[in-house]
Amino acid sequence: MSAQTAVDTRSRIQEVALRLFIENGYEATSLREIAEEIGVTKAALYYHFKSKDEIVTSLIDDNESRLKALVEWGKSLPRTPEGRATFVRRYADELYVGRNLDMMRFFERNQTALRENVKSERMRDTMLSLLGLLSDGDSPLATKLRSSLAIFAIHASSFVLRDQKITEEERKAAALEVALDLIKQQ
Amino acid sequence: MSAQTAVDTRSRIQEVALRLFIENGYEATSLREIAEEIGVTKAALYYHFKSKDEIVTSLIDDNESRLKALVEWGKSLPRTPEGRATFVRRYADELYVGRNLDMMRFFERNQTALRENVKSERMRDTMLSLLGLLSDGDSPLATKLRSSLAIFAIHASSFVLRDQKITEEERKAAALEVALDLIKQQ
DNA sequence: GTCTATACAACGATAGAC
DNA sequence: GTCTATCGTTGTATAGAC
Repeated sequence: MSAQTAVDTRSRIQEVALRLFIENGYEATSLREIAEEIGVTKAALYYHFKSKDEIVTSLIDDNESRLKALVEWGKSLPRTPEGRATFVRRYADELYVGRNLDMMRFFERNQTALRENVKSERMRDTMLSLLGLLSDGDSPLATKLRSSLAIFAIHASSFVLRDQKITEEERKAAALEVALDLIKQQ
Repeated sequence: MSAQTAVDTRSRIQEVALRLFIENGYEATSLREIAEEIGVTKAALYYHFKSKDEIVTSLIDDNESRLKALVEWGKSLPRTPEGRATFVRRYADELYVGRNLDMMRFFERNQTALRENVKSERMRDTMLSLLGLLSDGDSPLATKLRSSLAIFAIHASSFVLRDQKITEEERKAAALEVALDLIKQQ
């Protein structure tokens, strides 16, 4: 085995850190834990990231442009039930690409811990503008709530339906059905 | 001003701790912070609770019996759309009594951090059986997902609709409308 | 019932060798 | 690029006075 390249180790740190942040929470995950799992020392992490916070920031950076692009694309769609359905479908598809689903889980489970992280706040704003695309400003409150629940249905399906003996495809289909249905009711 | 009684201080610790756990997260909240806000020293907390974990446990204990009673009552209701609507209505009402809403927020935001807490796990199981009341075991996946979203709609309404200029009553009404609608679709 | 003082471990982070 | 060694700080928790 030859030594790992910098890009490999950097990516492994992100990967392991993200998983541990989801499993145990950001605060409860120490740099020692991350380092040990990778097989390096704590100090080695500091060659790749200048702080624990910067590991998070780097993860967000990798996802931010994608999410922003998705929102921009969403803005170009007609603000009709059909346009919104198109958006929700693509959102659900993209969620299963790369680290996207993990990033969403990370955010949902560490919102409070990341309150002080500037990038995290920006990502939260992006998500809010994404939710804003799914209903009109003058829609009834119930409609606004329903459209936000559509996105949450997609995120939460793996948690809520986790004890069921079903395939990923079935779960995804059910989530999309519920989400599209919530969007339709405006 | 006379000195506070034990029951007063104990209750104040719970109150302040719960608020800080919600605002900043369980791990990020130190006993020093809690103590300072109350106006005592860290050591004083240890007279009332034997560990940080026990503060959480005590909070859960105070809520557990109520939640279990709610589930028991729910089991006595007919497993029909009407029975479920009755349950959801009472759930929404009870949420605004005492510390119930805060406890739910606390749970949602600290699920991972509390993974090792036995009482917390029991409470999670109770919530899952509560969700189970709202759909039949052989219902389609989409139906199961929708019924869980009904409860979540009630919890999340204050977050999702938080930037709107509305009264608590309006928000509650919208949440209940969406929740009942989700329950109805089975 | 609350205090001061402190034990002890773990944390994030850095310096400097290799 | 990773190491050993260590710094300063903060964390939970305890002992013992009042």
